[in-house]
Amino acid sequence: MKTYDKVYNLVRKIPKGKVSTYGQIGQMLGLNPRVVGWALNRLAKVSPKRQGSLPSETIPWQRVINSKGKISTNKLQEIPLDLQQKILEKEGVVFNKESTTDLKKYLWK
DNA sequence: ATGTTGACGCATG
DNA sequence: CCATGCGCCAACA
Repeated sequence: MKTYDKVYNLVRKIPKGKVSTYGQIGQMLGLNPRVVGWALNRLAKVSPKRQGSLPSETIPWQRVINSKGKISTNKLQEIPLDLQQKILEKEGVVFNKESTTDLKKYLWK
């Protein structure tokens, strides 16, 4: 069981309409937040590159955001700009003008 | 074994 | 609020 498998298994448990953070996932698994980011980043490379369609069906990678409630994939070229936010909004997560969401309200506990 | 690479986070100025 | 700095560590070459 690789470390990234643990990350994926836990991410799979985040319910639709809720979000988690790299720090939270890391804390639950006893891992550094960076490792969590590394594991999810790996998905973008391993999965088929058809129009930015990562395995969001099987692994809801989009539900993991940073501790400030903002999207962290916008600096990656593998993922289209604002794709993550759009998927989350479709799931019911609301973002404000500054592309920030209220963790108090949507953070998975 | 060794060096590099990050979807991070927190402290500090 | 913005900018650095640094600890952190799995995976990979």
